[in-house]
Amino acid sequence: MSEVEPETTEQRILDAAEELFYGRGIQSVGMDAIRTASGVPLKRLYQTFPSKDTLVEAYLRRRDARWLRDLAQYVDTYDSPEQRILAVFDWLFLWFSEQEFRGCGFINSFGELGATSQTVADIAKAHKDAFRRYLADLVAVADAPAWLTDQLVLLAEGAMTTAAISGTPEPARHAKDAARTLLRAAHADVVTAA
Amino acid sequence: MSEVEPETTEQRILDAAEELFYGRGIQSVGMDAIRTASGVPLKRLYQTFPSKDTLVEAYLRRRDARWLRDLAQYVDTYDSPEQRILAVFDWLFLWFSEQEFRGCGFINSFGELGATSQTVADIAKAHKDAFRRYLADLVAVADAPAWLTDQLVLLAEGAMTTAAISGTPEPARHAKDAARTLLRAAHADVVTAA
DNA sequence: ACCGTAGGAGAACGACCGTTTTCGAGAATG
DNA sequence: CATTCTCGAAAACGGTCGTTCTCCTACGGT
Repeated sequence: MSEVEPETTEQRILDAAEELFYGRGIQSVGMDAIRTASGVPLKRLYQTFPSKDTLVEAYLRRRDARWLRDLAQYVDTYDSPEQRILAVFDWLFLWFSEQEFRGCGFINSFGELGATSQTVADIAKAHKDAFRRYLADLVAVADAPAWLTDQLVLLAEGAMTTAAISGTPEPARHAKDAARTLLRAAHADVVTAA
Repeated sequence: MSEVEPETTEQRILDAAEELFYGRGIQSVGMDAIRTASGVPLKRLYQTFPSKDTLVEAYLRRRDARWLRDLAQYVDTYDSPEQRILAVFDWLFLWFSEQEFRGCGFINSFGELGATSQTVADIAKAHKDAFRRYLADLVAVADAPAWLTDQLVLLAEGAMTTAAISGTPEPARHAKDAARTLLRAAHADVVTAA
């Protein structure tokens, strides 16, 4: 009845793996560290994920889904199309401000393993494509020209890496300022073309 | 007299190390691979660089200096302050178009080792700071407000990671377009304030 | 109470990595 | 020619990693 541990074994493994992989990098984390952090014995660990590669893949896929879901949830608290676009950068600021923030897990994984593992490279690419599609929707709803999407992507990606390396969340503010300017220019462009 | 190999041993090691570290990631490359690629025996290799860590540090420092020197050289072929700013993104396009382009070596190294090695983290931060200072100079000469610098940094960094993961140099064009818009807005801002 | 089985803790194994050492071939010196 | 020294090729060493295996405990069914 009263489940003290509401998590399933798979979740406990993934939680530990995510914290370690994201926090220290994938190659720096051994299966033994995941075993210790999760409390799941090595035998069960390999019954659940038959290899480290599959565990890495599961870590990336789960993080991908949750990241985009959290972003969309935050954006959904705003109504106006323009505010929804700018809210993306507010959410980035909150993310960058987290204690454990260490940059984008997909950029990091790609830099570390993209040349070695086609799977990791594909997942990173798919994640960035999904993010771009999400921004494209926001841009379309705001009646802004499609090229604004590519520019907003650059601001967001640049903010992630700059915030990670510099260690401050400020890049999110600068990105938001730039996004506001570009959004205004995009609207002016539409008006001019009409 | 007629030196068939004009390079010194240290240069041959660094050339091999750079190609391998940048192309495959640092942890994925063993000292034996560097020995094979450089043709320098392991003994001499360790006489020149007493540990892998020092070799990694030398790789990053040399790449840092050369990267900024090459960028400045390209920018110096332009005269007008505005064109010099935009030339940064033209140079990025050329860089992204290289066959061996695998993203920014410092972002990659930071993602892979930034949490483990303070030295790597510091070098990456110093590299990005130097890049920011260079842009700040270009911005100052163009009589644009200082906040434009931060926005241009984001565009450049975002273009690097997006180009790396997507595999096309196009993000450089989008960044240049956005930079043009932001530059115009910045000038308008200065005029308004005056 | 007994046996069979599942499951956990950790040893074991083979591969690899960073680093050091050995060894032998050749050049330099008397 | 004998001796010493240099230096490159590769073996060796200690450690770690991903993965498997062994053993032991504890429990369920009869």
